Amino acid sequence: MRIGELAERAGTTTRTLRYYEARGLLPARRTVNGYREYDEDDLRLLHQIRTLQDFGFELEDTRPFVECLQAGHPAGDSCPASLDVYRAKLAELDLCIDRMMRVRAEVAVQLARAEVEAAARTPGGPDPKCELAPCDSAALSPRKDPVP
Amino acid sequence: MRIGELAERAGTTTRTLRYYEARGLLPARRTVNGYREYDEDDLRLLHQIRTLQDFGFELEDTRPFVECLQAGHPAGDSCPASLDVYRAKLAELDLCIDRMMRVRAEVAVQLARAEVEAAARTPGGPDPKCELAPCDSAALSPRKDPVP
DNA sequence: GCTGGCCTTGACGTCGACGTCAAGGTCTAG
DNA sequence: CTAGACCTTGACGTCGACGTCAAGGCCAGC
Repeated sequence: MRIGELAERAGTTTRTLRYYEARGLLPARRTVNGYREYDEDDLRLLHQIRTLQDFGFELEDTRPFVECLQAGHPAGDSCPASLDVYRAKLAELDLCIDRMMRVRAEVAVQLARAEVEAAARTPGGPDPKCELAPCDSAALSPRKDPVP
Repeated sequence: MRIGELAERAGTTTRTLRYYEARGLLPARRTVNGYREYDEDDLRLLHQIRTLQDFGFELEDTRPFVECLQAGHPAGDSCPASLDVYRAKLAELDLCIDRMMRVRAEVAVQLARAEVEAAARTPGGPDPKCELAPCDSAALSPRKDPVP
Protein backbone atom coordinates (compact mmCIF):
# COMPACT_ATOMS: atom_id res chain seq x y z
CA MET A 1 0.00 0.00 0.00
CA ARG A 2 1.05 3.61 -0.42
CA ILE A 3 1.62 6.23 2.24
CA GLY A 4 -1.88 7.68 2.19
CA GLU A 5 -3.56 4.36 2.79
CA LEU A 6 -1.16 3.39 5.58
CA ALA A 7 -1.69 6.73 7.26
CA GLU A 8 -5.44 6.36 7.08
CA ARG A 9 -5.42 2.79 8.33
CA ALA A 10 -3.23 3.78 11.26
CA GLY A 11 -5.22 6.91 12.02
CA THR A 12 -2.36 9.26 11.42
CA THR A 13 -1.02 11.51 8.66
CA THR A 14 1.39 11.14 5.80
CA ARG A 15 3.52 13.85 7.33
CA THR A 16 3.95 11.73 10.43
CA LEU A 17 5.00 8.70 8.42
CA ARG A 18 7.60 10.69 6.48
CA TYR A 19 8.81 12.07 9.78
CA TYR A 20 9.23 8.57 11.19
CA GLU A 21 11.14 7.54 8.10
CA ALA A 22 13.40 10.56 8.36
CA ARG A 23 14.10 9.62 11.97
CA GLY A 24 15.12 6.14 10.92
CA LEU A 25 12.05 4.38 12.26
CA LEU A 26 9.70 2.83 9.73
CA PRO A 27 11.87 2.77 6.60
CA ALA A 28 9.97 2.45 3.33
CA ARG A 29 10.59 0.54 0.12
CA ARG A 30 10.01 2.46 -3.08
CA THR A 31 8.15 1.62 -6.23
CA VAL A 32 9.66 2.43 -9.61
CA ASN A 33 8.12 5.87 -9.69
CA GLY A 34 9.58 6.75 -6.29
CA TYR A 35 6.41 6.23 -4.27
CA ARG A 36 6.78 4.73 -0.80
CA GLU A 37 5.45 1.19 -0.55
CA TYR A 38 4.32 -0.41 2.71
CA ASP A 39 2.97 -3.79 3.76
CA GLU A 40 1.11 -5.26 6.71
CA ASP A 41 4.29 -5.60 8.73
CA ASP A 42 4.82 -1.87 8.45
CA LEU A 43 1.31 -1.37 9.72
CA ARG A 44 2.18 -3.46 12.74
CA LEU A 45 5.33 -1.45 13.34
CA LEU A 46 3.29 1.69 13.09
CA HIS A 47 0.71 0.40 15.52
CA GLN A 48 3.49 -0.36 17.98
CA ILE A 49 4.84 3.16 17.67
CA ARG A 50 1.45 4.80 18.00
CA THR A 51 0.46 2.73 21.00
CA LEU A 52 3.60 3.74 22.85
CA GLN A 53 3.14 7.33 21.77
CA ASP A 54 -0.34 7.28 23.22
CA PHE A 55 1.21 6.19 26.49
CA GLY A 56 3.41 9.25 26.41
CA PHE A 57 6.60 7.58 25.26
CA GLU A 58 8.96 9.77 23.31
CA LEU A 59 9.66 8.72 19.77
CA GLU A 60 13.17 7.61 20.62
CA ASP A 61 11.76 5.32 23.31
CA THR A 62 9.82 3.43 20.68
CA ARG A 63 12.97 2.58 18.73
CA PRO A 64 13.89 -0.56 20.71
CA PHE A 65 10.36 -1.90 20.20
CA VAL A 66 10.48 -1.24 16.48
CA GLU A 67 13.91 -2.78 16.08
CA CYS A 68 12.75 -5.78 18.09
CA LEU A 69 9.87 -6.33 15.71
CA GLN A 70 12.09 -5.75 12.69
CA ALA A 71 14.45 -8.40 14.04
CA GLY A 72 11.62 -10.88 13.70
CA HIS A 73 10.59 -11.21 17.31
CA PRO A 74 6.93 -11.96 18.02
CA ALA A 75 6.30 -8.72 19.91
CA GLY A 76 7.94 -5.33 20.23
CA ASP A 77 8.60 -5.98 23.89
CA SER A 78 10.23 -9.37 23.34
CA CYS A 79 13.67 -7.82 23.69
CA PRO A 80 15.54 -6.74 26.85
CA ALA A 81 16.03 -3.20 25.56
CA SER A 82 12.27 -2.77 25.33
CA LEU A 83 11.82 -4.00 28.87
CA ASP A 84 14.37 -1.48 30.03
CA VAL A 85 12.32 1.24 28.39
CA TYR A 86 9.24 -0.03 30.20
CA ARG A 87 11.08 0.06 33.51
CA ALA A 88 12.52 3.50 32.91
CA LYS A 89 9.07 4.75 31.98
CA LEU A 90 7.58 3.29 35.14
CA ALA A 91 10.20 5.01 37.24
CA GLU A 92 9.63 8.25 35.39
CA LEU A 93 5.88 7.97 35.84
CA ASP A 94 6.28 7.28 39.54
CA LEU A 95 8.42 10.36 39.97
CA CYS A 96 6.03 12.46 37.96
CA ILE A 97 2.91 11.19 39.71
CA ASP A 98 4.48 11.72 43.08
CA ARG A 99 5.48 15.25 42.20
CA MET A 100 2.07 16.11 40.81
CA MET A 101 0.30 14.76 43.86
CA ARG A 102 2.46 16.81 46.14
CA VAL A 103 1.83 19.88 44.02
CA ARG A 104 -1.88 19.11 44.01
CA ALA A 105 -1.93 18.90 47.78
CA GLU A 106 -0.03 22.16 48.11
CA VAL A 107 -2.29 23.98 45.66
CA ALA A 108 -5.34 22.65 47.50
CA VAL A 109 -3.93 24.01 50.74
CA GLN A 110 -3.27 27.39 49.18
CA LEU A 111 -6.75 27.52 47.69
CA ALA A 112 -8.39 26.64 50.98
CA ARG A 113 -6.34 29.20 52.83
CA ALA A 114 -7.07 31.91 50.27
CA GLU A 115 -10.77 31.12 50.32
CA VAL A 116 -10.86 31.38 54.08
CA GLU A 117 -9.01 34.67 54.00
CA ALA A 118 -11.33 35.98 51.31
CA ALA A 119 -14.37 35.04 53.35
CA ALA A 120 -12.81 36.68 56.37
CA ARG A 121 -12.45 39.92 54.42
CA THR A 122 -16.14 39.92 53.43
CA PRO A 123 -17.93 39.54 56.75
CA GLY A 124 -21.66 38.88 56.52
CA GLY A 125 -21.42 38.30 52.80
CA PRO A 126 -20.23 34.68 52.51
CA ASP A 127 -23.23 32.85 53.96
CA PRO A 128 -26.52 34.32 52.77
CA LYS A 129 -27.85 30.82 52.17
CA CYS A 130 -29.65 30.80 55.50
CA GLU A 131 -31.81 33.83 54.79
CA LEU A 132 -35.05 31.88 54.35
CA ALA A 133 -34.66 28.97 56.69
CA PRO A 134 -33.26 29.90 60.10
CA CYS A 135 -31.63 26.50 60.13
CA ASP A 136 -29.03 25.35 62.55
CA SER A 137 -26.53 28.00 61.62
CA ALA A 138 -24.19 26.87 64.32
CA ALA A 139 -23.69 23.56 62.52
CA LEU A 140 -23.65 24.94 58.97
CA SER A 141 -21.59 28.11 58.97
CA PRO A 142 -17.93 27.21 58.67
CA ARG A 143 -17.04 29.51 61.58
CA LYS A 144 -13.43 29.92 60.70
CA ASP A 145 -10.61 31.73 62.37
CA PRO A 146 -8.13 33.48 60.07
CA VAL A 147 -4.63 32.12 60.10
CA PRO A 148 -2.17 34.57 61.75
CA MET B 1 18.21 47.73 42.63
CA ARG B 2 19.22 46.89 39.08
CA ILE B 3 18.33 43.85 37.03
CA GLY B 4 21.40 41.80 37.91
CA GLU B 5 20.84 42.10 41.62
CA LEU B 6 17.14 41.31 41.39
CA ALA B 7 17.87 38.27 39.29
CA GLU B 8 20.44 37.02 41.73
CA ARG B 9 18.24 37.63 44.75
CA ALA B 10 15.39 35.76 43.11
CA GLY B 11 17.59 32.96 41.89
CA THR B 12 16.90 33.56 38.25
CA THR B 13 18.51 35.30 35.28
CA THR B 14 18.37 38.74 33.73
CA ARG B 15 17.07 37.20 30.54
CA THR B 16 14.09 35.85 32.43
CA LEU B 17 13.30 39.24 33.94
CA ARG B 18 13.44 40.95 30.56
CA TYR B 19 11.22 38.23 29.22
CA TYR B 20 8.67 38.84 31.96
CA GLU B 21 8.73 42.53 31.25
CA ALA B 22 8.22 41.93 27.54
CA ARG B 23 5.21 39.77 28.40
CA GLY B 24 3.70 42.57 30.45
CA LEU B 25 4.37 41.02 33.83
CA LEU B 26 6.85 42.74 36.07
CA PRO B 27 7.18 46.15 34.41
CA ALA B 28 10.29 48.11 35.31
CA ARG B 29 10.96 51.74 36.02
CA ARG B 30 14.04 53.22 34.37
CA THR B 31 16.86 55.33 35.68
CA VAL B 32 18.10 58.30 33.68
CA ASN B 33 20.62 56.20 31.81
CA GLY B 34 17.99 53.70 30.75
CA TYR B 35 18.79 51.01 33.30
CA ARG B 36 15.88 49.07 34.78
CA GLU B 37 15.24 49.89 38.42
CA TYR B 38 13.44 47.55 40.81
CA ASP B 39 12.40 47.66 44.46
CA GLU B 40 11.35 45.19 47.13
CA ASP B 41 7.80 45.05 45.81
CA ASP B 42 9.12 43.83 42.50
CA LEU B 43 11.02 41.14 44.34
CA ARG B 44 7.77 40.04 45.94
CA LEU B 45 6.04 39.95 42.56
CA LEU B 46 8.89 37.92 41.21
CA HIS B 47 8.73 35.50 44.11
CA GLN B 48 5.04 35.04 43.43
CA ILE B 49 5.70 34.27 39.79
CA ARG B 50 8.54 31.87 40.52
CA THR B 51 6.59 30.02 43.18
CA LEU B 52 3.74 29.39 40.80
CA GLN B 53 6.15 28.46 38.05
CA ASP B 54 7.69 25.89 40.34
CA PHE B 55 4.23 24.44 40.77
CA GLY B 56 4.00 24.04 37.02
CA PHE B 57 1.77 27.02 36.32
CA GLU B 58 2.17 28.56 32.91
CA LEU B 59 3.35 32.13 32.83
CA GLU B 60 -0.06 33.40 31.78
CA ASP B 61 -1.59 31.72 34.80
CA THR B 62 0.53 33.85 37.08
CA ARG B 63 -0.84 37.06 35.65
CA PRO B 64 -3.92 37.28 37.90
CA PHE B 65 -1.71 36.82 40.95
CA VAL B 66 0.68 39.52 39.82
CA GLU B 67 -2.11 41.93 38.98
CA CYS B 68 -3.70 41.21 42.33
CA LEU B 69 -0.52 42.14 44.14
CA GLN B 70 -0.04 45.19 41.93
CA ALA B 71 -3.56 46.29 42.87
CA GLY B 72 -2.37 46.49 46.45
CA HIS B 73 -3.95 43.36 47.85
CA PRO B 74 -2.12 41.60 50.66
CA ALA B 75 -1.49 38.39 48.72
CA GLY B 76 -1.44 37.32 45.10
CA ASP B 77 -4.33 34.99 45.76
CA SER B 78 -6.52 37.59 47.43
CA CYS B 79 -8.50 38.06 44.23
CA PRO B 80 -11.22 35.84 42.72
CA ALA B 81 -9.36 35.49 39.43
CA SER B 82 -6.44 33.93 41.25
CA LEU B 83 -8.71 31.48 43.01
CA ASP B 84 -10.16 30.49 39.65
CA VAL B 85 -6.64 29.74 38.47
CA TYR B 86 -6.09 27.59 41.54
CA ARG B 87 -9.29 25.68 40.87
CA ALA B 88 -8.53 25.23 37.19
CA LYS B 89 -5.08 23.96 38.10
CA LEU B 90 -6.50 21.50 40.58
CA ALA B 91 -8.88 20.15 37.96
CA GLU B 92 -6.06 19.93 35.45
CA LEU B 93 -3.83 18.16 37.95
CA ASP B 94 -6.57 15.70 38.79
CA LEU B 95 -7.05 14.85 35.14
CA CYS B 96 -3.33 14.54 34.60
CA ILE B 97 -2.71 12.43 37.68
CA ASP B 98 -5.57 10.15 36.80
CA ARG B 99 -4.29 9.70 33.28
CA MET B 100 -0.75 9.04 34.41
CA MET B 101 -1.87 6.49 36.96
CA ARG B 102 -3.87 4.63 34.37
CA VAL B 103 -0.91 4.68 32.01
CA ARG B 104 1.35 3.53 34.81
CA ALA B 105 -0.92 0.59 35.54
CA GLU B 106 -1.10 -0.35 31.89
CA VAL B 107 2.68 -0.14 31.42
CA ALA B 108 3.17 -2.26 34.54
CA VAL B 109 0.84 -4.86 33.08
CA GLN B 110 2.69 -4.86 29.78
CA LEU B 111 6.04 -5.15 31.53
CA ALA B 112 4.90 -8.05 33.67
CA ARG B 113 3.44 -9.86 30.69
CA ALA B 114 6.57 -9.30 28.59
CA GLU B 115 8.78 -10.49 31.41
CA VAL B 116 6.77 -13.63 31.78
CA GLU B 117 6.89 -14.28 28.06
CA ALA B 118 10.63 -13.65 27.99
CA ALA B 119 11.17 -16.10 30.81
CA ALA B 120 9.03 -18.62 28.98
CA ARG B 121 11.27 -18.34 25.93
CA THR B 122 14.42 -19.02 28.00
CA PRO B 123 13.60 -22.24 29.81
CA GLY B 124 16.05 -23.21 32.55
CA GLY B 125 17.73 -19.82 32.35
CA PRO B 126 15.46 -17.57 34.41
CA ASP B 127 15.86 -19.15 37.85
CA PRO B 128 19.50 -20.07 38.54
CA LYS B 129 19.08 -18.70 42.06
CA CYS B 130 18.32 -22.18 43.35
CA GLU B 131 21.60 -23.64 42.23
CA LEU B 132 23.01 -23.97 45.73
CA ALA B 133 19.97 -24.63 47.77
CA PRO B 134 17.58 -27.18 46.26
CA CYS B 135 14.76 -25.21 47.79
CA ASP B 136 11.09 -25.72 47.06
CA SER B 137 11.34 -25.01 43.36
CA ALA B 138 7.69 -25.87 42.88
CA ALA B 139 6.69 -22.87 44.99
CA LEU B 140 9.33 -20.47 43.64
CA SER B 141 9.48 -20.95 39.89
CA PRO B 142 6.74 -18.87 38.30
CA ARG B 143 5.57 -21.82 36.17
CA LYS B 144 3.86 -19.77 33.53
CA ASP B 145 1.95 -20.66 30.42
CA PRO B 146 2.53 -18.42 27.42
CA VAL B 147 -0.45 -16.39 26.28
CA PRO B 148 -1.74 -17.60 22.87
C1' DG C 1 42.50 57.15 29.56
C1' DC C 2 41.46 52.58 29.97
C1' DT C 3 39.96 48.16 31.69
C1' DG C 4 36.35 45.54 33.37
C1' DG C 5 31.81 44.92 34.84
C1' DC C 6 27.46 46.13 34.48
C1' DC C 7 23.68 47.51 31.38
C1' DT C 8 20.88 48.14 26.71
C1' DT C 9 18.26 46.22 22.44
C1' DG C 10 17.85 42.87 18.83
C1' DA C 11 17.77 38.68 16.99
C1' DC C 12 18.45 33.88 16.38
C1' DG C 13 18.60 29.00 18.67
C1' DT C 14 16.48 25.27 21.52
C1' DC C 15 13.42 21.03 21.93
C1' DG C 16 9.60 17.39 19.94
C1' DA C 17 6.54 15.98 16.88
C1' DC C 18 4.79 17.14 13.66
C1' DG C 19 1.47 21.12 10.57
C1' DT C 20 1.42 23.61 6.49
C1' DC C 21 2.65 25.44 2.22
C1' DA C 22 5.11 25.39 -2.31
C1' DA C 23 6.48 23.58 -6.65
C1' DG C 24 6.35 19.94 -9.26
C1' DG C 25 6.00 14.65 -10.79
C1' DT C 26 2.61 10.54 -11.71
C1' DC C 27 -1.27 8.08 -12.69
C1' DT C 28 -6.25 7.33 -13.79
C1' DA C 29 -10.86 8.23 -15.39
C1' DG C 30 -13.60 10.66 -18.52
C1' DC D 1 -6.21 15.93 -23.33
C1' DT D 2 -7.09 17.31 -19.05
C1' DA D 3 -8.85 17.49 -14.39
C1' DG D 4 -8.03 15.77 -10.10
C1' DA D 5 -6.22 12.74 -6.77
C1' DC D 6 -2.40 10.99 -5.43
C1' DC D 7 2.68 11.27 -4.65
C1' DT D 8 7.64 13.59 -4.14
C1' DT D 9 11.21 16.81 -1.70
C1' DG D 10 12.22 21.02 0.70
C1' DA D 11 11.62 24.29 3.83
C1' DC D 12 9.50 27.20 7.14
C1' DG D 13 6.03 27.59 11.27
C1' DT D 14 4.30 26.10 15.89
C1' DC D 15 4.45 26.41 21.12
C1' DG D 16 6.84 28.06 25.96
C1' DA D 17 10.20 29.90 28.45
C1' DC D 18 13.77 31.18 28.07
C1' DG D 19 19.55 30.56 26.42
C1' DT D 20 23.03 32.64 23.89
C1' DC D 21 25.43 35.74 21.10
C1' DA D 22 26.40 40.38 19.06
C1' DA D 23 27.19 45.21 19.05
C1' DG D 24 27.37 48.90 21.67
C1' DG D 25 26.34 52.37 25.94
C1' DC D 26 27.53 53.64 30.91
C1' DC D 27 30.18 53.95 34.95
C1' DA D 28 33.70 53.02 38.81
C1' DG D 29 38.34 52.45 39.97
C1' DC D 30 43.24 52.77 38.81
